[in-house]
Amino acid sequence: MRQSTLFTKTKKEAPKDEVSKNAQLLIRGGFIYKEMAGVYTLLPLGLRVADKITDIIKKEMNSIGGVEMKTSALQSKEVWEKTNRWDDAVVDNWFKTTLKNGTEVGLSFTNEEAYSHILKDFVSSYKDLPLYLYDFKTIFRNEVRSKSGIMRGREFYWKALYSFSKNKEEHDAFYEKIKDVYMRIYDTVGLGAYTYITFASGGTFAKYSHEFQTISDAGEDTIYIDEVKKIAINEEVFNDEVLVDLGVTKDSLVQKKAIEVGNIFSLGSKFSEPFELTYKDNQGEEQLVYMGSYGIGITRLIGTIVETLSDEKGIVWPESVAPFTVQLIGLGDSLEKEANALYEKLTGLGIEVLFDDRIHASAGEKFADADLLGMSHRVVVSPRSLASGGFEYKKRTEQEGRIITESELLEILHVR
RNA sequence: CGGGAUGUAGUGUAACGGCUAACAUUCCUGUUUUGGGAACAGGCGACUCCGGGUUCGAAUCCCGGCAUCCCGACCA
Repeated sequence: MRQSTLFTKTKKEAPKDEVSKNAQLLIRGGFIYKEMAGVYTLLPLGLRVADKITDIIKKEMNSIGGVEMKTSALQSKEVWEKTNRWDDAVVDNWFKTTLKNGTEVGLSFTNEEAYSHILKDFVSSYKDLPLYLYDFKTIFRNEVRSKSGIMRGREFYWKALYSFSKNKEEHDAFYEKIKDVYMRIYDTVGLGAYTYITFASGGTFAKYSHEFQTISDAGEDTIYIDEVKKIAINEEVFNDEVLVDLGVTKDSLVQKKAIEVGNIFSLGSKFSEPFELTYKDNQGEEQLVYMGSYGIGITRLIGTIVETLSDEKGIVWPESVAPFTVQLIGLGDSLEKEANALYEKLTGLGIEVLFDDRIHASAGEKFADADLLGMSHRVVVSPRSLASGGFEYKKRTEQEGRIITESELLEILHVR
């Protein structure tokens, strides 16, 4: 994409009402736009990051048998009444609205009810199970207090997968598998080194649920980490019994603030029972479906990456989630000739390039913007670089660039 | 929902109860520049959040509302 066609502009200063690092940098870079407290629009650059993360998650979900669908944003009161979660006294942060005919509906809050209700129509035999269904969708929560920029909004984008298994054994096997898949996702988006699988309260059908917590001072949660075993315990379940369960001692634990970037639950028959979601086993006996839920907040993940990996100059995206692979800067007389030619070439090879082709922007401004926007690879084409024999190449994480040839660049970008 | 703070050009700041609300940046014009948010000159841009009140006079003081942020509570 040519930067001259990108309508967003970078800002030198963040709005004063944004205190959190993630919102400051994302707004300064033109990734997001604040509509109101806790509600942000994804601008073109922000959407590209969200799409990258979505694709990574999608690939992983599909690898373990996940099937994607899209549940509706408007949710039925009758369906929610089956689990007694429609009442504001039970769930107090609903967004609700009313149809012209007076019917009350809710704005998608979570998906257990929706899936259970839908599957009642399709599942009847053990041959229909297991099923692993997932959504990417916008979720609405009427939080009394949104906070921390994009990290805790009233409207956010997430992936939720629900598993429907024949029994606990089948469920447990999948549950263990998804733990690995989740950790792989955090690895891929660059948070692996900072993210711990964390024991949290389990609810009715399991002693524990598991959260994925990324170490950050911006986090809302407090966890206790065992660095050696690579596990953590959420403060909310931190007691002697848990320590014994997990075979850890207080001395081996470090207390840290962390951001919850995902969580997985064993639901058992908590939802299948009220919805009478059952199947006939091979003996012809009626059995309840055994469920689990698995969520990752995509917008929160974007915020976490910015909180965790940025530096004083701006954002440092891991290549896997960067809106573009290459930030190409053209300077002086080279802009419309050699730089443009390189842009055409790389784009033709399928490489995603953000080409700073702005004629009136100074070199310093382009460098500062490149640092702020955070693309992993920066390539400068200028009379100076050409005189030295090629292009100047620098990773976002490096201080000094070096001159390389076009074929060396293609090597770095894994094309030949 | 309790407590605290703040609302002034797009953004960041300034202005004793008193002159045409100032400066920087963004943006526009021109000239000169072209490797770290360049320089000079000129210009556009504000019902000072909204509504009342006090006063000869309000961005400034008072009351109400709204909005935003922070702490706490809450968070399938």
